[in-house]
Amino acid sequence: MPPLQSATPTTHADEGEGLHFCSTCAFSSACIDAGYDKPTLRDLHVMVEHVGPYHAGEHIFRTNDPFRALYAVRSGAVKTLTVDTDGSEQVLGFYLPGELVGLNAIYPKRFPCDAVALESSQFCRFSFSAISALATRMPMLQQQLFRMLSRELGMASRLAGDHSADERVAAFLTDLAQRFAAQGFPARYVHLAMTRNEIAEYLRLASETISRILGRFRNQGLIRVDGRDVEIIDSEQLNVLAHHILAG
Amino acid sequence: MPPLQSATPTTHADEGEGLHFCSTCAFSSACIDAGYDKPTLRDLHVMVEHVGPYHAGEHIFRTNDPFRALYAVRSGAVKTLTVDTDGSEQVLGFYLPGELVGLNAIYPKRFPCDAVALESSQFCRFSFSAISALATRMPMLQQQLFRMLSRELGMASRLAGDHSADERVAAFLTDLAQRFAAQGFPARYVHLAMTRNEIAEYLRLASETISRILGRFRNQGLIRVDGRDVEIIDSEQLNVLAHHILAG
DNA sequence: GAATTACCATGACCCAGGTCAATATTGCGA
DNA sequence: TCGCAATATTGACCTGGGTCATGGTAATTC
Repeated sequence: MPPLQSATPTTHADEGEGLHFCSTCAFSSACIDAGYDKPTLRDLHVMVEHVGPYHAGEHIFRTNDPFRALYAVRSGAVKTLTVDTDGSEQVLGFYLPGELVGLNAIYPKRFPCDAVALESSQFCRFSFSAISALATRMPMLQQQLFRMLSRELGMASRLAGDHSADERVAAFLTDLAQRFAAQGFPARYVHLAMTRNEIAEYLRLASETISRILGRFRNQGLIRVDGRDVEIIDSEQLNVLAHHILAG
Repeated sequence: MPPLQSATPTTHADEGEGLHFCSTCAFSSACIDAGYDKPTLRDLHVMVEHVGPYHAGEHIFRTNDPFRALYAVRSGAVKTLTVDTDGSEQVLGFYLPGELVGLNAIYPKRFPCDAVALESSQFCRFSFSAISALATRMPMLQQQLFRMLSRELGMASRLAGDHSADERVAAFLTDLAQRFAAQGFPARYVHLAMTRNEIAEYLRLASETISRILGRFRNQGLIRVDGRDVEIIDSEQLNVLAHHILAG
């Protein structure tokens, strides 16, 4: 088998002077071209605090930490997870560059989960009180926050549905491919920053099931697999499988 | 067995003149006593449109309807649900008086689910563009919207966890009891506005499983069941079972 | 109040996916 | 380069909960 092209996202912030934001910033699309005046944009810009790098396995925050800020991924990848009383872990989500971590902490005012870097990662840290104060002056920013919350809600509901293991894995790959594509990577190549076990904890399956299904998808010619690099061969068929779960 | 006391919530709006809101309104707690001046409160008040009654089985909105407004339940009960391609239904949530329906529609700009009245129900309808515009002038209102979105996100994540059928049913009863209690009803009595089948579609179980587990809980002395009226006998034990799922 | 229909309960059986176990394989540190 | 530890794969077997079937009960309708 020929080696697969790696598709690890290593996108970084545009750190030029002036008012350039991270090219992948969760807020940039909504705000930059919304026609805000310079001073307002500057307010948003100066509130950003760049933090990291956090290395693989390091915590960005922990369950019950007081919620003060949202984290936008600049580079790397993160998982959020809860540990229930019997010690089993549930992965709530994986976050790629440009995505926003911590939205589920607004209500309880404390983080209801841990966030752990899957690989060396950097973040933009937004004080929540500052950004929500600013949002009262920037309706587009408020809208963007509402949208991101609502979008994450939709994702969680879809994940909660009862779907077969095949559907779950297909939807997982398809979703990741789309998110890579949103970063400008070819949607054909997906790099898994997480272990099979973490995928399993996310999809509520056993890690053995992940292995078996990836193996079967490979045998069926839907994908090619080389460790954590996946090449999508038959996205058509994968989409059919995933169809039940992904946004309609 | 003695008849169980019914606990159907029939709470209604306080419709007095002046600036009285529905006593159970999703916004009242955050806004009324936040010290806003009369004119601002009036803005919130006049934007409310009372709609209904919708009778059992009637749709409040349907999948793909353009999203224009949020609905706060004034009386009755609602379910939201999706139907996937093979015709099977997934219940996303049940909503009681004081709760807000439609938050998951903000991002896609269309409702991603149907909303159906479980019993005769009335609503306060809030134009979303109006309420988000107002939220820029009322930070407490903005916060309240953020909180409700974040809270619903947390609920969805918890429901998505992989838990045994016993845990799910115990958590379901406990959660409902708490929400009844929040309306001023005794937490001991829970009225199920929905069928066993709808509970099953919500908890991703088969309706037979719901019947069996309610039966077993009854035999174990945890609850008493009379049709759709449930009396919680051993909330302690039920909480232990539910513990994994409910908010920590 | 009889008939129809929806809903509910419970038993018998089955299967998707979990668990346990035995190897591969990969990555990493010295 | 070796060795250890973490991952991944694959097989054998088991079980929680699904499915199907049957009968009971409550609510509507005529």
